[in-house]
Amino acid sequence: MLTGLEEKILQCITMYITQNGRSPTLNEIGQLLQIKSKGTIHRYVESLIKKGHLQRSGRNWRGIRLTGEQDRKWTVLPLAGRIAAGKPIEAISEQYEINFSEMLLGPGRYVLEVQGDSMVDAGILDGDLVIVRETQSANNGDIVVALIDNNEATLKRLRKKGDQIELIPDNKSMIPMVYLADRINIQGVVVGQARMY
Amino acid sequence: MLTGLEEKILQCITMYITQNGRSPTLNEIGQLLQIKSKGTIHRYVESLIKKGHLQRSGRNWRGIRLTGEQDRKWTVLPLAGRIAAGKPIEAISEQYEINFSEMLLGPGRYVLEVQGDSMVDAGILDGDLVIVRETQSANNGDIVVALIDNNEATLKRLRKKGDQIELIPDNKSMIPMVYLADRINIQGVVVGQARMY
DNA sequence: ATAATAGAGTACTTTAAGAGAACTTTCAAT
DNA sequence: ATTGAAAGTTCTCTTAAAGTACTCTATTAT
Repeated sequence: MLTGLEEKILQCITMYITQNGRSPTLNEIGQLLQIKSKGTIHRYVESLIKKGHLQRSGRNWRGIRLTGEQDRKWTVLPLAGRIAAGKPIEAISEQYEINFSEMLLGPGRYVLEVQGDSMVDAGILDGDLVIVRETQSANNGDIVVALIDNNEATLKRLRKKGDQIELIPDNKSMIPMVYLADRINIQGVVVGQARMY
Repeated sequence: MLTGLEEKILQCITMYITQNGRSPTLNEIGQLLQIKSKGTIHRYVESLIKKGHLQRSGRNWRGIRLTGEQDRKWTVLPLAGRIAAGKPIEAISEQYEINFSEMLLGPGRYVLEVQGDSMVDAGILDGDLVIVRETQSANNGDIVVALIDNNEATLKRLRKKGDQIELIPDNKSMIPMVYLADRINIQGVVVGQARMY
């Protein structure tokens, strides 16, 4: 059975870890809970560990761990349904989840911030983030990060034509460019796109 | 369990290798991270090797290798730089990172799959996912999930005009709709958008 | 009254992070 | 093959911050 403060501290730690991916320091917990003495915090964290609601990895800083499997779910959000104009939200019958980790993780993933409008018709706007998977090989129709003459980098849609490579902007007001294959170096393909408001 | 610096160094190395195809020297890592002492860098690289997050091929220069294992959850990805057509990737001098958990989590977040083209000019295409934060209050210009007459749901940009509410599609071929405020129920605001390829 | 809860505060120990010196090894240009 | 510069290695020293272990006090419920 937890006391009021223990409950608050446990919640605070859970929230902090969920949001920041690492545990808070005692002082940070204190700040969030308006408690000035880290000695007090320490006492209750110890108590929570004794009661089995928390764990500690060694004596490291930020070494508090949550017990159970409640962690590891941060990249998963519930898919509530589909929304279309003029209709109620079409609820998804089964419980369905979107796992962003598929897109986000894996070796060789990195993010580029897009400048310019060359891909607007593909819904990639100026300032958007694209998640790129590093690879040399790409298929027709992929959006790729291409290096031209080992000099210019650009984000375009790829089309191979024999020994030629066409880099196609998804923007009606721009024209595709055609290069000999050996001038083009594929650096990666776009596996995701994200925008934050 | 990685310390803050270990985390930073691991990401820095990952980013460098992804971009340059070879591992950085200790001094280069130091430059990127604003750390003057290569002895310090060395200590943490060794620690990362011991913890299994890095490998070293012999005693060569630039001999750091990434281990394939990736049980690490990356809600944080390195921001490698900005990409614009016709220029090299503009490297980011400081160590920037994109934290997707800001967008993804927090109380009352859920995902909707968008059907239809009513927001294409805002870069939200048919089939895209939008991350919605549940709230009753929204500001002018927000993209909101609105319930009309407790019946139809729709995704539109919001404009309040006295006791009227205007729901504006971001699509030139569609026209805004105006309602009395009491017919409209704001269910949430869009805080993020994502697409997977 | 007394035990449990909640908090302040002080003193001490440990860890993370960084600077830097001195040394060895690797690599590439002669 | 020699050699000098760059890279890596091994130390020590320092500081700031985090964690630990107490004591003392106040409030509240039994």
